Amino acid sequence: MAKNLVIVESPAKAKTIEKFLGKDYTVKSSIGHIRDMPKKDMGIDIENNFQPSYVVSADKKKVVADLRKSVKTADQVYLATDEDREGEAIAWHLLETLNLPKDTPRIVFHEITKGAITEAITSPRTVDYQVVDAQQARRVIDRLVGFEISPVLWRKISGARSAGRVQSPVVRLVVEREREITKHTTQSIYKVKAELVNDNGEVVDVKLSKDFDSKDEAVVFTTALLDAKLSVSAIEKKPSKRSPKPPFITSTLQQEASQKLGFSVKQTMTLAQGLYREGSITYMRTDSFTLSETAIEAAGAVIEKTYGSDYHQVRRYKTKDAGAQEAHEAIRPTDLTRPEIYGLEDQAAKLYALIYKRTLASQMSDAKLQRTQIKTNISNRDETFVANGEILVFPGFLSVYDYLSSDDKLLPDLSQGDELTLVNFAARESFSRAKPRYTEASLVKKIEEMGIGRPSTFATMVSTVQDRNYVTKETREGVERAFQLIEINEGKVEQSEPIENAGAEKNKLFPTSVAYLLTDFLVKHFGDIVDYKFTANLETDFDTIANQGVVWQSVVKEFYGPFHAKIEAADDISREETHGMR
DNA sequence: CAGTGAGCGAGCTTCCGCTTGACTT
Repeated sequence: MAKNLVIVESPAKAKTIEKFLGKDYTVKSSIGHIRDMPKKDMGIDIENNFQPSYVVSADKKKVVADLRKSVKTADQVYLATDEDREGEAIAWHLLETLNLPKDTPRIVFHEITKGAITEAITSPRTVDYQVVDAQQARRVIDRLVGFEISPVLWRKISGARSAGRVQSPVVRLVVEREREITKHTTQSIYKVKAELVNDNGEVVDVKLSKDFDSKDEAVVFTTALLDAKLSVSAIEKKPSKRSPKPPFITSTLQQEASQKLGFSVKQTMTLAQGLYREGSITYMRTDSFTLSETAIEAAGAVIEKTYGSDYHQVRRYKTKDAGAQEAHEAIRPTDLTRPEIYGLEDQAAKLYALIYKRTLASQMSDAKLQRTQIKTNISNRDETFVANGEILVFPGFLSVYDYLSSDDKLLPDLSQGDELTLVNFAARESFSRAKPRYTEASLVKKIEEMGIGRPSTFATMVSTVQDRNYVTKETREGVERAFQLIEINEGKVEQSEPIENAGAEKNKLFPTSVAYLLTDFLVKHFGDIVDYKFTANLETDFDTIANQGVVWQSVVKEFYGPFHAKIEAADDISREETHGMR
């Protein structure tokens, strides 16, 4: 019978670890957090030094009951929740709820490999109360912000139901982007492209070194070109290289799956969850670029065997993000000898293949390129025609990832002084574009850069702001727009005004009218909460709790004083005022 | 006389982060 009980967060993880540990160990999971403050009330005794009250969540009653049973029959319990702020807190909640002794061993590992787990068992520590306290400060502040501002909104802004440390800056981003787009005035310039040909009939695509501001200038140039002699004035060749990107983390997986496969953020996470559960990939909610050494070796072996050692380069990626907590590995296949999964739902198979390729590519050598630039002199003008070519000399990682053969722009072998003839010419009006609207994936990227939100919440966050009716995802058809076109046909300058479709949007995020009102209200009365640096500043405070033993209540108190004063002040604002704002 | 509608009052909403399925749109 098993004497040792190990408790982790994820059931899928529990299964894998149980295999590694053998018969003497039972591995159970908490399925995330087991306790929280009550759903309905504030659950914080503000007068009494912000004492939070915790209750076992309704959907975890069974889990806790089951764990209690297992604890009874075990000789030794190990708390093996993730090594990050939330994981430490879960370990503490387990300790309290299951009445475990304070010195219950706490073990941690950052990868699910046999080596990492057996190593962890031999070097236990105890629960780190400073880290737990940092989590409590985080939790209490989030509750205070959400539960004090939201009721103010119910009274002041019809349609506004909620505000929070994360969701409100997210809404603000979408609103501000839309305002920029509204303010944008399109300006037009004239871009010149041409096809030149040498004596052998080889064609070179060129563009002009300068754009024109007006149609008149473009016409003057085009007319001059009719009598011009074109000759190669300079050829410049230089080697360049491209390096692979690091393996996937949650946000980059969401990005690439959105761009390359057209998946929504939620869709990606659901598919990844399936792959994780069946053991095909590592954990999908992570902010770490790290690959385990066993994975690095396995990838290397596959690369050497399939492509040869020239294609292999061991790389270890480090995060630049100060807020990353790195409790897990990067997202990778668990078996690197398996490039594809057959008999699987189509979309999951595509996502797996993407993850496989990205992982393998991250351990491959640079692609080597030869860039060539050819400048062509125009006898009666100062501008020059420029042709850029790029030849793939050695594919390296591009053999498996990101390779588009159309990228290879081959230029004919020309020499300085070669005469060229114009065969095709177009100067077309092109319009300046406003910044693009966010997609779900680009919004996630943006908030991650700002250090707001965590990998486990990226997907729910983009759906929360839509559920609250602050943001809508829309596909809009463009409108017809005329543009000026100048061409050369049979030795004559010809002008026309064709129509193009402009401003079409697919699955882009738009703010609702409530979002404008809400954002303006929050910026005016709770500027620090919707400040994009709010979370980052809090993180520094949480670090002082975790690392320097600062009392968590002092951090909460310092925040709450000025914050609550603003709540009181906001209550005096008349509803008319909030409706006059726009 | 029956059906309509204005007006009033009561009850409800809410945060972020960690995990999965179950269960509706």
